[in-house]
Amino acid sequence: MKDTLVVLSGPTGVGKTSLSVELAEHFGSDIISCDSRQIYREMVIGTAAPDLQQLERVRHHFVRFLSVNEYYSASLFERDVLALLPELFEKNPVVLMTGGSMLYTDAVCKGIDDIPDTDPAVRIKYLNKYKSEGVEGLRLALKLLDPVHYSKVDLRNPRRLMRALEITESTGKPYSSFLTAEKRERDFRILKVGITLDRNELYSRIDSRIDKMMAAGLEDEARSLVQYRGLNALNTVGYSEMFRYFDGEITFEQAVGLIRRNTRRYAKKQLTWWGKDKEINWFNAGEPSVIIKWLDHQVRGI
RNA sequence: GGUCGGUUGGCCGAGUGGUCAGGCAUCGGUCUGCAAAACCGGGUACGGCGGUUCGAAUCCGCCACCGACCU
Repeated sequence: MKDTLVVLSGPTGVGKTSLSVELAEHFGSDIISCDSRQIYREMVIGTAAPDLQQLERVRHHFVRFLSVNEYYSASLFERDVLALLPELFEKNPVVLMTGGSMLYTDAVCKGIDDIPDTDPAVRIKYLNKYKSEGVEGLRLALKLLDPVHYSKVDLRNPRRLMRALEITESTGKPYSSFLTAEKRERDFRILKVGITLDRNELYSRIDSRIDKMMAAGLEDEARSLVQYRGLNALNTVGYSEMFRYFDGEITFEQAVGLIRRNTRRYAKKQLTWWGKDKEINWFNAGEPSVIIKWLDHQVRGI
């Protein structure tokens, strides 16, 4: 039987975590968590990270293993997962990867182009340029430095412009020259499974999950992290709204309302992203037995 | 019974004769190293019926509903 990576995707709140524990136990697999925020050990409640019981039942990788002030990225995730997989496949021919970070999932499944590390000072330089000259300043700079990418990129998105500029300047070569969009071949089979729910049902699950987070003490967790609010890790649904509440900018109720809304938007964004992926086999989240049966058939031929 | 005010898209809210204000929600989309990020797009609605007008959400009349006040 060929080594198989089962990739479980689905919008936030759909029930991935508990389903993945069930699936992992069924296949005797570990779980590779594919979640750009659950990697931080200080962010537990707001990221709905697996609880201790779940962590005990199945070994999870890439959960709570970094501190919020540590840098991480989709590319590092690709590297780390590929390094770990041989070891996991040795124990078991089926490995489950699950999580909601789209770019991370794709990095593992398809690869991401090799782009040299950038000089942090350059990143700051362009951030300052953006602050002082706005998107227009970034546009002009990119037009000079990398006209090819200039013609393709979304010229209204500062994040993308800054990224291209920092690469171009750090490496001395245009950002566009690094982009091959080549799909990397993997030496294991990838089986993609998506789970979703009717939109209204999903939204009401999201609402009740947020109620649980609040009851579990999200406010206190956020308060304990307020010193890190400038870090990207904290630019996360659930935390940034709480920070605005702490500032007195909005009321507690407004903050909770915004968390609900932003979580819905995130779920929508995930569905849009995965909706384009024709390799995903979709299932209703409410029918785990159907999924297990299908996977058994695919993986073990039974 | 009377007087006055109001009735705008899912919600809030501006407009007051002639290129569908705007915000929120919602829906849809983009995406190659901070991605739970960043960005983009979509709504001819004006209580009802008549009238005036080339043209009415905007003016007039009647009706309905809501509110305040008066008898």
